[in-house]
Amino acid sequence: MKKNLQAEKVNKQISIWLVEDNTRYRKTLAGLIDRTPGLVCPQSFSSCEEAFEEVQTSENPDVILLDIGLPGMSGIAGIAKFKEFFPAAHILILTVYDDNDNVFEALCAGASGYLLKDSAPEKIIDSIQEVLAGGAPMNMKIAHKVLEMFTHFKPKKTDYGLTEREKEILQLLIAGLTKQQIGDKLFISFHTVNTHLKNIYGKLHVNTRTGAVSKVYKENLL
Amino acid sequence: MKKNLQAEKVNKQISIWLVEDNTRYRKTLAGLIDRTPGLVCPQSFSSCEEAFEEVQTSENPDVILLDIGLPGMSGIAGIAKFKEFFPAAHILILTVYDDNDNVFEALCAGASGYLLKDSAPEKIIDSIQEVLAGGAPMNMKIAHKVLEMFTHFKPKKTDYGLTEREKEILQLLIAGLTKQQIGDKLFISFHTVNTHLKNIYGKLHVNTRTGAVSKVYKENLL
DNA sequence: TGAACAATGGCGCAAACGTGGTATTTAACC
DNA sequence: GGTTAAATACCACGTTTGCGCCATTGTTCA
Repeated sequence: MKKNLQAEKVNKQISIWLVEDNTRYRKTLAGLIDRTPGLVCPQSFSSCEEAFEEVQTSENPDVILLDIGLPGMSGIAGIAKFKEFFPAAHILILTVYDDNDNVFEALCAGASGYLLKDSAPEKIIDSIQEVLAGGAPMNMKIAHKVLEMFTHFKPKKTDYGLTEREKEILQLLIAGLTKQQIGDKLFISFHTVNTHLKNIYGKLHVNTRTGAVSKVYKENLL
Repeated sequence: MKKNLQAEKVNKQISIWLVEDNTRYRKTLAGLIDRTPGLVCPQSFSSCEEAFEEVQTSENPDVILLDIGLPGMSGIAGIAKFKEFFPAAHILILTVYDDNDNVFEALCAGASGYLLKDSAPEKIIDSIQEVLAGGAPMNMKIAHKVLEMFTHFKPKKTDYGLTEREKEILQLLIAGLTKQQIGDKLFISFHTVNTHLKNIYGKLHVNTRTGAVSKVYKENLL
């Protein structure tokens, strides 16, 4: 039973969809894919909308090569839609855009890789194999940008000298509880919470609960 | 002038530091690096602390290969320190840990790449070349994890049907202003702000300013 | 033309908040 | 043994908030 399944997988051709508005480039790529053993490109489209019309009548693709600069719906917006139709499919972005916004949005939307059109065609085939093997193929420059994005997430985590108890209270504050509710939850009096809150405000240099909550999120304390 | 600079770069050996507590592995790697044309490993250490003692007396390294599971200071904490001493150096993590927390922390701290110790030694040499070329070498599995992290950043941006004016007021609320202050800033009455706030609470299903602010950050609205 | 919605303005009141104090107990650190 | 910091608790006062209920104006769209 398990053996059969494996055999089936091995024998089955990997199905790849192409969404790319440049006809020449699309045809070249499609040809290249079809000429690669194990890969097949049964469908290719010049826009997302065109592709969506075929989702019911066609076999599910294993990989979708998706451009960003498309007529009509952008590739970025297309990612989410394709994910709805084919949750198991790997979506590889293939575009000329390498700006931070496009990269960030595409990856947040669930792209499994990000290639640039200046890549050699063989590199694209390699990337398809890589994503099928559980990887995340990226152009070298893109990978660098991606790592750089991480450094912006944790600026420095300023230490305001909050005690453990204060952090605990801050968390309940963020949850939207009133002082009385916080006191009840921690089995301490309303007055104690009041005092802690005063100290917290002092340490964070704010004077409202709203200001404190904002500061926690903006400088991701806690 | 420019030509000289290029020539200088080409002629200069790329200097690599090794921080790795397993002596056998460290020596193997150092040997491999020294045997690679253009690369040289003048220093290798078994802990971050040991390396920090040499920062004044040695030439700046171009690349630092850094383990995470070290005696004393962890490699994660070491990244920031090395970055202080050598802002231009590329730090490559080389470890057995592939859990999300370590990967995330390392990248936030400014690592330029993340390799696993099960990689073939030649792959490590390749990675050094890649990072010098402006890339971000990553193990295939790690790259996949990294992209997956992005999908968690933007859950879906639920639309609560906030109007533009409401968003504007929400922003000032987040800034920590009181209703009166918001009214003054927008040249509208306190009562109007009151009404808007009521509507916002209704749409966001909260009933305190703190709850609203938290919701905005948690589901990154606005 | 009429419905729906956004933005504006208003009143009253109980509840919650921010801030100024003071004070005790306990644990930690020279 | 004295100092310091953290956690606990209380009070009083003025400010701010949340929420009920209502009304007007302008725009958009069927």
